Amino acid sequence: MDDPRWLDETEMAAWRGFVAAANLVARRLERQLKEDAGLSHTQYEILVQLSAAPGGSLRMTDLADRLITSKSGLTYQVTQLEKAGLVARRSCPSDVRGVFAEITDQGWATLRAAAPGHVAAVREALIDVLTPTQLAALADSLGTVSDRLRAADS
Amino acid sequence: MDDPRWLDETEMAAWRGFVAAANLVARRLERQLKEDAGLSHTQYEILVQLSAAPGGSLRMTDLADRLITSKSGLTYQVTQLEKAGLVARRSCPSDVRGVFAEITDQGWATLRAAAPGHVAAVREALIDVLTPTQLAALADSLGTVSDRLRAADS
DNA sequence: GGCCTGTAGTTCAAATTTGAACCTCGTGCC
DNA sequence: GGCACGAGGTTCAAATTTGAACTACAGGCC
Repeated sequence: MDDPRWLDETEMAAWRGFVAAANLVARRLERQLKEDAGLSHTQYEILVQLSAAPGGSLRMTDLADRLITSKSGLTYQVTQLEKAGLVARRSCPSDVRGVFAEITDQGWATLRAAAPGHVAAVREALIDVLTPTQLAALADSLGTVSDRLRAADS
Repeated sequence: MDDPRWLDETEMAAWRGFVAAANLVARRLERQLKEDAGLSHTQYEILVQLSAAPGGSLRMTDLADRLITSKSGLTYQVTQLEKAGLVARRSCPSDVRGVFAEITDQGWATLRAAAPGHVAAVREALIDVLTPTQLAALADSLGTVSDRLRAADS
């Protein structure tokens, strides 16, 4: 620690921009989803992941990996969604310990109703603010970053 | 809502990369700071902002704006830091309602001790993964995004 | 079979976050 | 002066998050 490589101006700008944008965008979407659909962003993401999975269901652990939350956090949110009737739990045939979360018809309906407003908010906050070139660069950069971090976690 | 403009492939990749990177980086830094310095990222940021401000102090509202948290959240964290002796509250001479948060000597010491490890973690998670060109583009893009969102909030 | 190690989910208490309600006090305006 | 309106912070209850146990089971190995 005797010789820390501090951030230069561009690096600092990138870092500050990243943190600020992450917080501001998260805040914005959280509010939009809560107001328009009564869902938190995490809950919305759970529905999205399930809707995209074969059979509309995923193992709890798979889901936790995709969502980047703790296992206990996922347990909590799935319970909430279950109470709301948007998701159901099924036990796994091949592994008694396993639990599948499955999106229900009502979950599909809620997701379909929420999606257009959510996409519009994502566009307004991030996508439509940038040029196609910038978007491609962003996808590439942040894809690399997240791939690395995911790999490092395993 | 009859005609939502869905995201194309690049846009979706940018969005997913953004969300994933934001969560993974936040998670990583949170853990690093907690383990190495006993601070949450929010608390660290409070110390950083105060250390950079003239007199080492800022009004609560100014601080909340820079940190992108709710006012009540800031009240809570400043109270925690005050208990730990890293920050002190002072009342504002010109406005009786106002409160200044001021970094203490111990706060400075804690910040100086935490900074090198934090910067190293930031480099490892984000900065050193990207090329200088990518960093410049990232700074530009996300700077625009956060400026817009900040403006929209006011 | 019996054991040992690891995995899947849940539970629990503690820490944090949030928004709304609530005082206290500045400011502009009549 | 006297008010209405709004800003600055805090408080409060409710919702959420987290990591550390903990339960129950799978798999490999002797």
